[in-house]
Amino acid sequence: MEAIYNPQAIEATVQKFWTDNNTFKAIEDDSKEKFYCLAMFPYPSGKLHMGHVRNYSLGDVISRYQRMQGKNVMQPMGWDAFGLPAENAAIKNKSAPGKWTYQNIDYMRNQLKSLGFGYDWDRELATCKQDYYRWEQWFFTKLYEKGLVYKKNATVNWDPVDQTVLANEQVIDGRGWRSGAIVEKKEIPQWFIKITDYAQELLDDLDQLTDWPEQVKTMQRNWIGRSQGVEMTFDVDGLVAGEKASFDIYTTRPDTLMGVTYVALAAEHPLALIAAKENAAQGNSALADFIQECKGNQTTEADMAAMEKKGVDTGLKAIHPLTGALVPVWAANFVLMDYGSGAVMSVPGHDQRDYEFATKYGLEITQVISTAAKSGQNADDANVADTNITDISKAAITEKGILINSAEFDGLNFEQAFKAISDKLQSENKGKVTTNFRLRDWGVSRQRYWGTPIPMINLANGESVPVPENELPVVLPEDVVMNGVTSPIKDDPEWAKTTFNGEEALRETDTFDTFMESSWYYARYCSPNDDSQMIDPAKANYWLPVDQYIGGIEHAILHLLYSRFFHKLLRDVGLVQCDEPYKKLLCQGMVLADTYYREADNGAQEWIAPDDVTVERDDKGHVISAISKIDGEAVISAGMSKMSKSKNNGIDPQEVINKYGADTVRLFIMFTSPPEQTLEWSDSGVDGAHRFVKRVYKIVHDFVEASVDTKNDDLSAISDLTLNSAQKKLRRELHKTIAKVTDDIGRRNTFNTAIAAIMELMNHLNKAPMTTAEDKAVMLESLRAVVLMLTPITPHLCNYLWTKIASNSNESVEDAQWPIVDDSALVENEKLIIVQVNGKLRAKITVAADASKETVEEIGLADSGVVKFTEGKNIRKVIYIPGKLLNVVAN
RNA sequence: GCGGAUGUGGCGGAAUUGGUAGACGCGUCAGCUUGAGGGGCUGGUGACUUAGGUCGUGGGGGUUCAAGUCCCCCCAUCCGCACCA
Repeated sequence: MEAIYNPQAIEATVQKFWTDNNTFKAIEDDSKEKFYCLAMFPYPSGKLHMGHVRNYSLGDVISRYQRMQGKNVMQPMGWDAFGLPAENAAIKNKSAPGKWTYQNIDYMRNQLKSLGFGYDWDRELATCKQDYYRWEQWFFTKLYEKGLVYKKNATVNWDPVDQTVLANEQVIDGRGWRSGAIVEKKEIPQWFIKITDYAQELLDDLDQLTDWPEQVKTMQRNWIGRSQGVEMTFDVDGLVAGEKASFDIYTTRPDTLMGVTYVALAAEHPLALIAAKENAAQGNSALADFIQECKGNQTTEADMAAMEKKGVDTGLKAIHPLTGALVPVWAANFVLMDYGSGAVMSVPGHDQRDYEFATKYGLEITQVISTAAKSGQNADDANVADTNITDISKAAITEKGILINSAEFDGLNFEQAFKAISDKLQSENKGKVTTNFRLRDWGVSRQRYWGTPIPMINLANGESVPVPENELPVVLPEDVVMNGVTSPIKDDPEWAKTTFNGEEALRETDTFDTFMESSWYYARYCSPNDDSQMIDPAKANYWLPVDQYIGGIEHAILHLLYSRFFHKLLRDVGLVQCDEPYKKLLCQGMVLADTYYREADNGAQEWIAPDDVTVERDDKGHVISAISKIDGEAVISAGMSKMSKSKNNGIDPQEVINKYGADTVRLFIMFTSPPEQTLEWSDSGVDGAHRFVKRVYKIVHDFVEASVDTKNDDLSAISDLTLNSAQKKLRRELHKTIAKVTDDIGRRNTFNTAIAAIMELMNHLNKAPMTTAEDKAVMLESLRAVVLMLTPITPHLCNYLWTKIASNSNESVEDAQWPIVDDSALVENEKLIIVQVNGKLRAKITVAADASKETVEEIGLADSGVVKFTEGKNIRKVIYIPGKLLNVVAN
């Protein structure tokens, strides 16, 4: 055995061993418990970043651990290969998106292999290949047949200069990223899948997901946003364009209906458009101008919330459904045509946004709810006669309370008023109680090239029909030239030409949202090469659900919700049986690194890569300054932030692997933070991880070189009778460590504390004597356990070391059994008791493990450190937590 | 704005069920070691201190024999918000 640890040599040899032996090939086997471990597949952006390394290290550690628990593990890998960056890269490099994508996949596959991840590469898939997306097209046509697909107009970002649709991320400060033109909203026909049909089930089934983080379930519940409310109709007074008109609104607060002082329509609402025309004909263009202005507003919810709330009176009056009073109808920029009915009732007394709007435009504010029962009981119980009118001169009262100024409804609380008012609306045929979801149907159309072609045909008569099954797949041409503006399949007049029932027709040239591909890849991995069906139900039902899914928290809502939805769709056509795709979920945190910058002459920040900076410290380790390695000049430290191109603080995993080996990188990543938290990159931390790996190598090396019989399977030297107390203590440390590491990895997923426990054990082992046969036997038992416990984390090193110390030289460490705790080694005959006086630590005493409360109390109270604080005081109470703590209360 | 998180030494973090705050690692200090490759080993290292102790887990209040942990209020930072993936 070489004296010096050489990770490059070991890792190459071990990786070849895995490949030659098909170590990670997964085959269905009913005799074994299956374990399907999946980490979210990467977008092939060029090379792996640290976030990938973290994600896949977590998955690999869990997979290898479960395998050592005797399970039949499947860990697949593939590529989320469609998407916008490929188009941008192709334009920049004058290449084609497909070519760029395949090159990236080849490079990144090698990187994954060099990190030693135990994937079954026979299951690799790429979503941009037609043998994958053909099934997505097929499935979409099935959904169409089931009535779960429909077409409607929806808003997109329109770049009027480039004449193209932009993604939200391509809109910067309201302008197109390439053209710089002010982006407009535009309505175009798009395909939708009815996820709202499954809203209730998606909500209810969250309760099944007991192994999901509570925060993710909460986010999904809020996103689905089920509410109980009332839908009602407002008639418009008089005639609009010569006809009677009305509009619907939905509210969760029908109790405030009597406080409606105006209503607000979306600027694009048909009634607003008509009113604008009529106003303009009378020489008033304010509304038309406003509608035009709103076209320039952003469509994202965050932008909507942040922007100034504006509106214009349409001149129309709506009839209050209960009082018959006329209320003004406004057009407002915060009401969106795409949400609900595009109209809302406004109660400025009890909604803060309405309040601000009414104050700004001088609209009436009426108070109809009182919460003034503060000095005593709950407002719900208050008698109206007792309530003071609460003050709405500064802000709306948004809490629920007792109705006032509401005629016959005065004095009712929220529930009573909800029922009374909705009953009345219903009896007059003006409204009804409904359940509403915030969740909207899934718009899957994208006006981009690098995606799955939507398998629909647009007929001359304006109808659309699915592409017949025998004509699938609709293949995306890959040999294309990007012009930077329009999708090649939209540019090419020939591509779309087809026939349907002998008539000329045009294919849909939009492509799917890439969330479509990532919604079912987990199921395709079960039969990735099946060319006769989307999913082989027998295989899928063996492997599914995914036992452990791992990915970034940024996917907590959209990807995970779409994917859960897709699974239910797959179930409902009989391809899978279970209700949910992912049994257990782990959301890992981001990877951060130091950032440094310098102010350029023009005031801009010039970001310096952390690799190019040296940090100076004082005697106590405080950071004093940072200087550039390149020119020796000072740079400004800007703390930690997510590794990104814009901050120039990315650390290339490949460089670190080349320098220290994959095992060190994996150990550092698993040790530095618990998985859900952010991970702060630190070069000296990597050094520390490397030192530990070397120490593990060295201790095994020294043991082997000491000519000990390392193949000895007879550990009979280890028994309570033959071991001295130091040896017993070391064995106790060993078996306590095994118990902790097993729990930390298997149950808690706190790999950092598992590694810390192994480090602690190593610190003991490095000091242990190695003279007697018993010393050596305890050492051999310990080293075997250390190697086994580190195998999931540093698999190359451990594979190699296991060949040196395993009792069975034919067994590779991947198939070795996880170490088992010897309970007899854990027995302690003494216990350390913490003694407190008034909750403060005053003494530590050691007592027999079976000592009674009286004995412990006697010893504790007699301790000089305790007496010092009890002298001259009365002992009021003594609390004893067996085997742990004694607290004396004295004053 | 709405929704979800996070906050503990110089730094990353630990404390799993309300019971010794700071495990483990980094950094740093001292000592030892001619020391083969981003060295090795041993020990110290929260702050203050009259050397008895006192204080200390973002800030303020509370519950308890006992609070990093539970409750209320506040502050700061981060993530998501439906066309980035």
